[in-house]
Amino acid sequence: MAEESITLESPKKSLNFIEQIVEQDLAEGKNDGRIQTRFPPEPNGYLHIGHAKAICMDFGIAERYGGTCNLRFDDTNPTKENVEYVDAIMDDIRWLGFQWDNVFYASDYFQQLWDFAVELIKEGKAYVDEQPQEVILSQKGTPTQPGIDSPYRNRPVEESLALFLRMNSGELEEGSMVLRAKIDMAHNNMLFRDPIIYRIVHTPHHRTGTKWKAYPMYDFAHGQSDFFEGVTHSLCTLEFVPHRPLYDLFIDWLKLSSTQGGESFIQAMHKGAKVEQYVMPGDLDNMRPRQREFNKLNLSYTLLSKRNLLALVQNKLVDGWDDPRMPTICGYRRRGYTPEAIRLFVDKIGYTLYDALNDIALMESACREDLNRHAVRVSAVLDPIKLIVTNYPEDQTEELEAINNPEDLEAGSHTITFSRELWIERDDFMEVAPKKYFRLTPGQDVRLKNAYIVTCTGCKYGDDGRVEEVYCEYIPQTKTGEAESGRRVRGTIHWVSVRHALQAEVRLYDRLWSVENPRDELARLREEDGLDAVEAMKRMMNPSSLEVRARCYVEPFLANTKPLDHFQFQRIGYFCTDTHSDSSHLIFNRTVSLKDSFKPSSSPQK
RNA sequence: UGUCCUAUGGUGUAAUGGUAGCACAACAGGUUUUGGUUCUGUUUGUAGUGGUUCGAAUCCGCUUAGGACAACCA
Repeated sequence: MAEESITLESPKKSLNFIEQIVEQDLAEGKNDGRIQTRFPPEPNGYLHIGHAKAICMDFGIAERYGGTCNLRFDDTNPTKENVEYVDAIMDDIRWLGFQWDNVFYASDYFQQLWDFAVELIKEGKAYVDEQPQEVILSQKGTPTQPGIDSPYRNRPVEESLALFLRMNSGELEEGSMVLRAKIDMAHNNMLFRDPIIYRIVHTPHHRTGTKWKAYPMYDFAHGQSDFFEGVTHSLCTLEFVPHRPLYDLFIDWLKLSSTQGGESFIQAMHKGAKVEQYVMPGDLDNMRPRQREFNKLNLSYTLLSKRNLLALVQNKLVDGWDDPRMPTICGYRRRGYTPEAIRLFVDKIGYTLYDALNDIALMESACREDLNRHAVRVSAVLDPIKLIVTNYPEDQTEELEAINNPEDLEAGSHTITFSRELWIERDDFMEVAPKKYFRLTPGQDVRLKNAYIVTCTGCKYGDDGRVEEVYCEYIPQTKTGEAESGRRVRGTIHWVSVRHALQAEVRLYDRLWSVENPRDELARLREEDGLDAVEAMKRMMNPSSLEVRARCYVEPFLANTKPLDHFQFQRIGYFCTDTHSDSSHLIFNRTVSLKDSFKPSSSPQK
């Protein structure tokens, strides 16, 4: 093969629209030609395949344009967050093959954010509202009707200042007061109708403990955090489009206050900063983080909302966050997907403004593409039936060579052992076969992979009426390397030696959901049938999403396999060693089946 | 009956006013010691409509369809 190994990204591939925007920004000299992005998860759950798409974007842009990308935990809601998630998120990003430049936390900026809020109150741009949640909500209006002003909207600055202090003192009930930005209760954008920017939370924070009782809301934290860090491109998904004007407004206010107010928030921030120091000058238009949005991932037969994934785990509908049927990064990892496969998939689906529903087949094909190049080929029999080579001596065995990967000869080979009694797939024999059945049927020749051609001679039925043993005679000179090894036969089947094979448990995983669009179906079941989320999910689950085959046979080569090793079980599919597998109890998970174009007879495996 | 966004084969995505291309899927055939891989070929598309232009998937108007926005979540 003279051909270079294929790279993830072909050079002539056109730029996606975000890359085009970035290049234009660069060309216009925005942000002094710097590129800095961030991946900003809330540590309230495990990362899923949708996050992988965002990760590829955030880290990819930084890498492509020589910029930096930081990991920032958006940890402004202590009631949902914990360190377990922080650690898992970092593991998953590293596993995907990305390395952040710095780890930051929004909670790093609680003091600066607080100071900024105080300044806004002093400037008359924010006020403390003491009305109950329902009242504030009712005053908000609707998208087609304007809201009305809170009676506290024009309270004296000193009063708001004093109350804001009390909000953080621990003496006030949660929900008793909030800080609101004073913008416009009749604005078309609902987010501008005096948004709540601080609320009281008594749950201790996973990093700052009980130091704070008042916490900033997302809109009051995200853009400012970007600004403090020197982010140039704040990339996120489409549902944040309406937030962008607010994002920009708060940054305008921040820039005004930081340049006019004496003490610079940025400089305060950078006192302990780990990044190269960078102070954004006061130029409102040129030097600022820019939010840009792309479409989030929707995948057929896959549910991607964190809320519902959490419910699946809590209600034990699956075996934890890393259940191989879960769309989490750790789920795909345990299922046998590789980081390369996931990145290949993300590369194929692209980034646009269209709310697409991607076909899971594309993900599976990306997985096969990668595994085909790298997985070692082995033999495993999942539905065993005995094949007896009647003219082969009982006490004889032979060692034969099996190529590890025909796509990569440098991967070498390993040894397999042949003997008189073999396990083969029950599917690979039919006493009465249809046309175009190339496997064992009386009178037909078949190649035993890496060994001899055999002629099928018959079978024996057991008491249960099923075939119990199949018989054949081998043709000695057809062994690999021998004189007639080139003899043509239509079919080749895999096998393992009864005396040498290892027993293993094999878990055949299939899609978790039986409906193409679980998100919409879930919403429909809840609305029309009045089901709660868990009941609705139970109804949508694919009853055959997991089939456990407790008694399978694999070749002895797999005796020392380690968790997460990848294999191709020849003629069946790609499998990986489960995280709970060990040499005394081998467990393999089906990652994805091989394509199967065998149609003439009945049910090909899906 | 508000604001904003979107619409290219079955699915996803290119074409940035100048030959509608690619991937997945499907189908047919060649190769193959995996009914895998690989190779070749085939089928299927600019939502509708009017305009601007020598020329429109691309720009403009209208229509239709879909999505986002009314959490003290992010």
